[in-house]
Amino acid sequence: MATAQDFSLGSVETALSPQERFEEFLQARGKRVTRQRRMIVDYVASRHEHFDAEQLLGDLRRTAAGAQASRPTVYRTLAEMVEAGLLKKMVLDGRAVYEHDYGYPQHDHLYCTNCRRLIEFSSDEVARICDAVAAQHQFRARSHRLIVSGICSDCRSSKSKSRLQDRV
Amino acid sequence: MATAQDFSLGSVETALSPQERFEEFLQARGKRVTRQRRMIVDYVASRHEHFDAEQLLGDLRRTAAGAQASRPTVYRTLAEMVEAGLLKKMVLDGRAVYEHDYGYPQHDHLYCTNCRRLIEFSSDEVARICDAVAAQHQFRARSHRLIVSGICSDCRSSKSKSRLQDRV
DNA sequence: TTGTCTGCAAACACTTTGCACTTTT
DNA sequence: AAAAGTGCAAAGTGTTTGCAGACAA
Repeated sequence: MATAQDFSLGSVETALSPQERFEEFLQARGKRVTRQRRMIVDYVASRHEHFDAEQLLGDLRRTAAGAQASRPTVYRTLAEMVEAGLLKKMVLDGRAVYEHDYGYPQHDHLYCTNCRRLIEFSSDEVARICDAVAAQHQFRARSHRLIVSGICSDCRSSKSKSRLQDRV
Repeated sequence: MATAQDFSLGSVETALSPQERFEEFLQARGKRVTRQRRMIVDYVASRHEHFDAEQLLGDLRRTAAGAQASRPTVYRTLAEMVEAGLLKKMVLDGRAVYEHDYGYPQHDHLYCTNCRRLIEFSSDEVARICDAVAAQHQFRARSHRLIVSGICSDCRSSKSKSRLQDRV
């Protein structure tokens, strides 16, 4: 989603905490700051790894015993956070995986098809190539995604090919 | 469409037709050359655009009136063709999209989020970057996928934003 | 004949939706 | 009080699977 453009743009970026930014987004949309939304943003902001909806749901339930959120609410809120520009969504092996996108530098990923780990890397060459190619095709590039699949160093040493080997 | 360029590739590659190659694959695996598998490979080989399972299923039904294949068979055969190296699979908007991978040069894509068209491009710089990054991380790269999302020139001119605007 | 394949229907995983009730504003 | 949000259960997608009958080798 390329919505959520700039409340801030060029520089500011991290003037607001993710929580604040999300509240601003909600207010601007006439949406409400509920217990569930707050809890979800707080939790997501506290962790830094990639995660999927089911993981988040489980984590929330494990955390504050009584204070969870339902599956639909988790999905709905994640979609809002993507709209708000807090999270970036990508699809791997058929499920959506989220990562922080607020105040984080642009980057791409190495994806281990054995353990499903995502390793980040950044290369501005990639962006440069994307721009060049887009220009050649009169294409208005909005974003790009580069994923290099293979086997990570951990999985290479420990031959624990315990997981499914190939997928795209 | 930038599809369908040359069967002619680097060197050998296309010693066998896709059909022959598939038969070889099947035989090597003790699998059988059935009417359905033959029909599917033939049809796929005859077209050059990207397609998904449902499209293929529909096309087959439209073609030879009586001689179709069931949905499960189509899915099973597509998976085999990927294994056989005839097709490459990628996932867009939640559904699997296939493209030729036999005798075709490596390439990446521009993806129009408006009309869902895929435009191919190639850049060996991309491969170079992937290799470099993989090396840096002691990662064994097996493949990569670069998709630049945005709006294609056609959709830019005709403001027919009739389709869903954003997705990842 | 033998063992693989096919098609059907049912199962799947992940995600979304309709709706009555609850909560924020 | 009004409007939006929540959770539940149910419905959707796209894809896969168990199995009995059909078919290639």
